[in-house]
Amino acid sequence: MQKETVENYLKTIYHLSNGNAQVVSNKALADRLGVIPATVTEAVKKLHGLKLVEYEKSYGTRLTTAGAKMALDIVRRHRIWETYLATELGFGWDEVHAIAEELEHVKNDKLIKKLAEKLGNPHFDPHGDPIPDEKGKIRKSNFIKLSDAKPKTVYTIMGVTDHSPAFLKYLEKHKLVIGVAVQVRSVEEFDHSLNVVCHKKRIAVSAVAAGCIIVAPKG
Amino acid sequence: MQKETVENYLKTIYHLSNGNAQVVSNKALADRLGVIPATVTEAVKKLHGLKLVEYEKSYGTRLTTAGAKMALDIVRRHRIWETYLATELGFGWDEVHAIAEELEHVKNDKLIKKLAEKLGNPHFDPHGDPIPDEKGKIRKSNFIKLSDAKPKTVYTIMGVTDHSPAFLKYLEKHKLVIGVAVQVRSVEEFDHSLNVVCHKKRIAVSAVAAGCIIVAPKG
DNA sequence: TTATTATTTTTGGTATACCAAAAATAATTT
DNA sequence: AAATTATTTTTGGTATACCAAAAATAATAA
Repeated sequence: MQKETVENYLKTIYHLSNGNAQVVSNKALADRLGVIPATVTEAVKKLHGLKLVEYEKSYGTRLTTAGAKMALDIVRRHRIWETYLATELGFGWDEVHAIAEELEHVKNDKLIKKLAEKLGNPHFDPHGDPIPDEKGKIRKSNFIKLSDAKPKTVYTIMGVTDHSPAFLKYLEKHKLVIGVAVQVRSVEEFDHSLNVVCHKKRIAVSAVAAGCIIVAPKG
Repeated sequence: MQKETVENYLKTIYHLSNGNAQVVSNKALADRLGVIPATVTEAVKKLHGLKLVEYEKSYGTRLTTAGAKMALDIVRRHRIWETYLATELGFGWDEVHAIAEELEHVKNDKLIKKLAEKLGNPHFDPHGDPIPDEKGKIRKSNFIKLSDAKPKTVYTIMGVTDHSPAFLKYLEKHKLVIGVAVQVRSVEEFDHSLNVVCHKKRIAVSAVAAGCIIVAPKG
């Protein structure tokens, strides 16, 4: 099996299994990888032969310890590159994913180590997703969407998931920028918009906008 | 034909043809690519179908304008990455080639442009090899090995092609470092060692050492 | 010019990663 | 439980990139 094929399967199994907690179906894998289920059946059998997944007929697939280790390494490479492209080369958050998708397949531990060092060995990428360390250890992210925030708790804005000029202008206007403290007062039952306190002023944030704002509990 | 296969063939044809001046043989390609000549026959036929090479049975292969353009772009990517790895990430000159061999296949013009800009759009890589610009234009290098230097002409040391500690120590001792002016006084017929003037002192440089020192005419 | 050697091409065959369609199995709904 | 629907697997088939061995061609030496 080709290195890149193996990597893409492992990575996808990892993502679909929510950090290797669940078994994933062939159908789900097929959809995500853009192939038909028959192709997945073949592939997971081979991965099983390589001892990278547990696999039993008509049941599903789960990463072995070895498989999970490889998957975590790929995720690390991907997210280090994303961070590097955004931070050091000035790419937009929306551009980095596609490029990292290719760069992640270049396996060279020293290269990733040097990139990570230059970035100060970050634990999270610009999207707020955790970056596994060299041993595959993940620091649990406490980043959530503002729309999922608990009322009363005070949060800090950590990022956004939409980068359209219109949205960024909207944020600017309300000073909803990175580092700002926000608190949800109440949720409108009707349209799920939020009453948010920010800079000691109350503002209304639509459900759509709140879904694009990433926050973490202040502390 | 797969993108990476195409790129490796074009790059190799480019290198073996000395900047697309000569026709290259299947045998030479096979040796360089680590495959048998039969495989090359197949491949060049396909490249011909893609109009990337001119090819006539039992004669040889040469890049078309389109093929040369692609080859130059690959060479550019390779050498920009080499320079970046050495300059920005602190890799040794001996390490960069292998990594660049993988990175060169990531095709993203904006990425290469940003890397090049960060490096000040260099025309030569750390080995002294020219970096084609975005249009594929190459600035002719006037770098030569010290062993090929004309007597009397004054040269500047631009780099080395050996990175062993022993050699670097030797250079250090004689202050034969980058930027230093050197002049060949004479060549020993017996062992081809050079009598070189450097820092106003005469020193003897063996043929082996002179072959590892890169110089350019001072000017 | 004829041998001899080297190179190139043809022919037949392998492994990979995919697909389409049919068959088998599992999960849902009625 | 039976029928329907969804998923998984099997079967047969494609294209790619390779190889080994034989045949054809070109180049070099005698």
